[in-house]
Amino acid sequence: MSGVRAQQKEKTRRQIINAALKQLSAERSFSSLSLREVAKEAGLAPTSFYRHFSDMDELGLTLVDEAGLTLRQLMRQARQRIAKGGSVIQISVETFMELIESNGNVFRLLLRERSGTSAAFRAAVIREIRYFTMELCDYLQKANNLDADVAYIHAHAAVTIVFGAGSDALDIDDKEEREQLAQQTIQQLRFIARGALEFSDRRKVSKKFR
Amino acid sequence: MSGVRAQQKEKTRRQIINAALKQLSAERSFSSLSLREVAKEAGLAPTSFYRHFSDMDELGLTLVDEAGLTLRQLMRQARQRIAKGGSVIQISVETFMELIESNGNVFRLLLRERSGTSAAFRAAVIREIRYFTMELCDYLQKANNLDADVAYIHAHAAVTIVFGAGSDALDIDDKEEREQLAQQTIQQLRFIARGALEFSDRRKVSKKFR
DNA sequence: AATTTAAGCGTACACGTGTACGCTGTTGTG
DNA sequence: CACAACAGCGTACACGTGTACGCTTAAATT
Repeated sequence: MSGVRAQQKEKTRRQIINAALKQLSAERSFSSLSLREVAKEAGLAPTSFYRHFSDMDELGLTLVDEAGLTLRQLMRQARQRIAKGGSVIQISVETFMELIESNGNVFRLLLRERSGTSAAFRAAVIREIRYFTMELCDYLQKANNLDADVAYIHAHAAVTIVFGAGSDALDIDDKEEREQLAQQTIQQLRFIARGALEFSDRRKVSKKFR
Repeated sequence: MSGVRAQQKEKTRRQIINAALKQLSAERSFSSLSLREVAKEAGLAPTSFYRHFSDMDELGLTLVDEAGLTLRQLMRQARQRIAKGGSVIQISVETFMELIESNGNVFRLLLRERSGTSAAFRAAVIREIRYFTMELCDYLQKANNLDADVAYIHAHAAVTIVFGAGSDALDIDDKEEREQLAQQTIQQLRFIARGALEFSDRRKVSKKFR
């Protein structure tokens, strides 16, 4: 049970995954990939693909999971930076923009499959984004002392804005424009934070006088 | 030049467009449509398709244009309702949600092609959304007396939130849940409006004392 | 009335697709 | 050591695809 066999299997499994990721681009979506293409890129005979995934769908779901993992790693990274001091919003946006730049195709996968044709894919992406939102929600609730529901609405809005900005960023090559987009996004997040805080405070006052 | 000929041509052109729209659904994206399928649905021989569009791409761009038109009609409709009184935000969200319910597939087309694999499609969708944003920007600037750039950032954020909510709404069947989403969206737009107003005011004060 | 234009059809072709099937060689197990 | 398990390969098949080509038929033009 040393696993020389299982080890090999895991290795070519990763080759398949990497082959798929490699073929993703602005011009190539996952759904446009064929089993044969992926197998070829992985250096496999088409039929050998089935030894690892029963379907392209199964591979796709695996990719979405990986993408979600990348997203969570990003968040941890952002939290570390924030702990060292600095504006929470600014650091978060910067970190996110770096993800777009370094892992654009992974982010593209999430964006595309969120509105894709497979219900399973959509559900998987939505789940990943929900994790993302919930963690932010917790943070906001503790940091800003917000009502639970205000915090959730705030978090949801912030995530929507950031993902929207990410989507825009994918179509921008110019570095200056990207920076401008980042600044705009930061400002939008500040609007939301400000608005949420005010609504939350107002509600507390009305509670006080109840 | 009476146009019996041109009239017929226009008619079957519409048949093609309608055939394509009819095949769009949650499970079927435009890019997954084949020329042959569309032609069949339109009651045409595959090769006759070429008499009207050189490409599936050309048909796709036409559809995006149509979708943009639908969007603009929606805005006019919303403005009419607003003129009759009521909360601007609430009426806008309600109107938008009605679009999702009645024209879900058209909206899906826009959402999908915005992050699709064709640069031309992406550009077309982004252009339509820009129109949408700009009109809102004008409105906000006049109605709330905002700075030009604050108004733009506000408008952009609002559109992002509304489109994001539309995207979420597409995956919700339950009417109650949909209503809840609408309320949440309204609240998010209020956060943004409140935040923008405050930032704008603050800036005016600093101008005053300059 | 004669001629040109053009929408629509049917046939035909080459190509890429998913996958069923049986085989080979290596690893793990009794 | 014998045997089972199994990753990987090659062949083969049916199917759907885009589109080139030539034809028909009805409208438009001359």
